[in-house]
Amino acid sequence: MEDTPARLADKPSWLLTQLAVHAHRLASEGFVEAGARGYHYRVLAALDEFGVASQAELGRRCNMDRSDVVAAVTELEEKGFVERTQDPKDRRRNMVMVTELGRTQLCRLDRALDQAQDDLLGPLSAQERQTLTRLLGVLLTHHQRG
Amino acid sequence: MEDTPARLADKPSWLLTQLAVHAHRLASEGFVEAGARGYHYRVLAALDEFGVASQAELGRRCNMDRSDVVAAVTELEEKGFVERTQDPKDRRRNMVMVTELGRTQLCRLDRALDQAQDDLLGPLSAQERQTLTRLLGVLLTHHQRG
DNA sequence: ATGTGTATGTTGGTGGCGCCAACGTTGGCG
DNA sequence: CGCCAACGTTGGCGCCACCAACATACACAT
Repeated sequence: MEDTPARLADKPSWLLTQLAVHAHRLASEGFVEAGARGYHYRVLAALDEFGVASQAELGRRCNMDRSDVVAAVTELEEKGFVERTQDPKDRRRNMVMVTELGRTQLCRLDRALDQAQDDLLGPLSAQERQTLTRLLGVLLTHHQRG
Repeated sequence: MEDTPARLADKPSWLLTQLAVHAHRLASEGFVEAGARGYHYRVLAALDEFGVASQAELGRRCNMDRSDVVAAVTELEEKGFVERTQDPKDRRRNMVMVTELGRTQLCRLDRALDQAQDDLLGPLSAQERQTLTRLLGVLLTHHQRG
């Protein structure tokens, strides 16, 4: 493999985005086997943790655009992983609810994702993993406000 | 902002990919003002550092698919930032060369990118920045072989 | 020299993710 | 009542990563 330009190789944003590619690939490998993708996992995870939610709520929790939530929920609904019913209290909203089948799927995706984390952080010690996670967390929360 | 699911929030791959979104956004903001995008910067940086190169070489250096190199070089050529000539020693190859105008553009992009790094790492101390960069580097080089 | 395999450039297409504009419906509030 | 805001939905866009197929041209063994 030829050397990559130093201008890139030492820039945090380069390291970050390139490593994110690997992270996405590792996670995706497990997801595709289950016929899913990242958006599906996010929605299922949010529903499992917080219960019934409107699509707008899901979008805010999962950092997804409203329009993308529509597609994801529709796909999940077609596979029987969620149910979508109109909220009687507010006829603008849909109440999205995870099904038993959906929870099963979520477990499956969880296992794949845990495996991906291990693969991703392979060469790091437990200490280093914790440090990395902490630093990334600091930066992410910082950038989610400004 | 509603809470994001814990399943996501504490997963390194989530932190990584979400932060990469911010990194990409910060970099892009500067790039679009110059009428460029990431692929253009990569190619220009490689040409500036290693001189004339074939497109396949550029692809390997910059982690880009051959077909994407074609598009990027074509766009850079249209703007006068690179020149593409056939290699007389190997008529399969194109020799891609950065122009003076291209170097100017590269400098402009460099400034934008440096600004993006600062914005990205804002809340971190110099020490922490170095630690983060090191850990990311370890992981990236690890995943570029397996 | 001939054939086989491989590298290169090119075209065209796919998918995930993030994002935006517009529209109709519905609720909330002055 | 009228205005504004929120919601779901449709349709579209851009960037990035990736793949398959093809024609050309080189490299090498036989």
